[in-house]
Amino acid sequence: MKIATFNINGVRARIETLTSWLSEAQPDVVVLQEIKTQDESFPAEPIADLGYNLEVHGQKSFNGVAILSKLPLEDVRRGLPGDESDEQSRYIEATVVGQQAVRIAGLYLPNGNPQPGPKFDYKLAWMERLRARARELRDLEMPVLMLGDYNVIPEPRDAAFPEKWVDDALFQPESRAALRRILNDGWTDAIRLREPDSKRGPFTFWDYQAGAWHKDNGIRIDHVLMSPQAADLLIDVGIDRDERAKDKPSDHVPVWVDLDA
DNA sequence: ATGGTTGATGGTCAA
Repeated sequence: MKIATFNINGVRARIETLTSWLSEAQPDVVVLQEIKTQDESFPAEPIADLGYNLEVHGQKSFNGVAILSKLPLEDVRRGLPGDESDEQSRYIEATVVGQQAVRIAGLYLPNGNPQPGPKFDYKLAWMERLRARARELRDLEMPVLMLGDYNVIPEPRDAAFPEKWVDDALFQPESRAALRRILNDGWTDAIRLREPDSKRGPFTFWDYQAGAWHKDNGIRIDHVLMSPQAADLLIDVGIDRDERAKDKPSDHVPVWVDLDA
C-alpha cells in the first residue's frame, strides 16, 4: 500500500498538477494539505475519474485537508480533538483496509509565524493536542501513519541554510522540541530512517521566492510518522523531488511510503 | 538590508 502526503497549495489552482502526479505515481492513498477551498468546491470529478474515493475537510480560502484512496475510506474523523473552539480545518483521519487495516491521519500543522505571538502560541498548543491524539493512536497497537505538512524543521541538516531560519517559527527550539516529544512517544520519521547519515537534506519544500528551487535552498517539513506496527511493514520511502521542476508546481513535493499492508 | 512568489479574494492576508 503506497501512501503519500502532498501539500498542493490550492487544489483548484493545481488540479492538473495533482492528477498528472496521481497518474504517474499511482499512490493508493494520498493526504492533501492547503486545498484552500470548501468541501463543495473541491474538484471531485477528476479525482473520481482516476478511481479515488474522496473525503474532504475544507475551509474557505485557507487551510483545508483531504484524503484520497483507491480503497474505501472507513471511520472518517474530521478535526484534531482537544479544542472545540478551533475552527481551522487542519486534520483528518480515516482507516483503509488492504491486506490489513491502516489508520491514516493527514495533518496540516500551523505555520506559527510571526513568532513570538498568538499564531506561534496556537502552533504550540496544536502540537500538544497532536501529541495527545498521537498517543491514543499509538495505543491502538496497529499500523498508523501520521503524515502531512508539519511546518517544523527537525534539525539543522533539514535546511540548506539553517542560519536563515533561526527567527522562524518552523525552526524554533519549542517547535522542534514538541516534534521530538511526539517522536519519542514511539513514532518513526520514515525519511530520516532511510537516510540516517545525511549531513544535509533531503528537502520537501522550496520557496517560490528568490530562486530557492534553482539554488536548492530547501527545507524538510513534510513528514511521515509511523507507529511501530507500521514501521514493521515498511518496504520503501521516497520524495518526488522532480515534481518541483514541472509546470505550475506546488512549493511542496509529495512524500510517500510503501507498506506491506 | 530588502525583496523576491503564489492563491484566494476583491483589500489584503497567509504562507
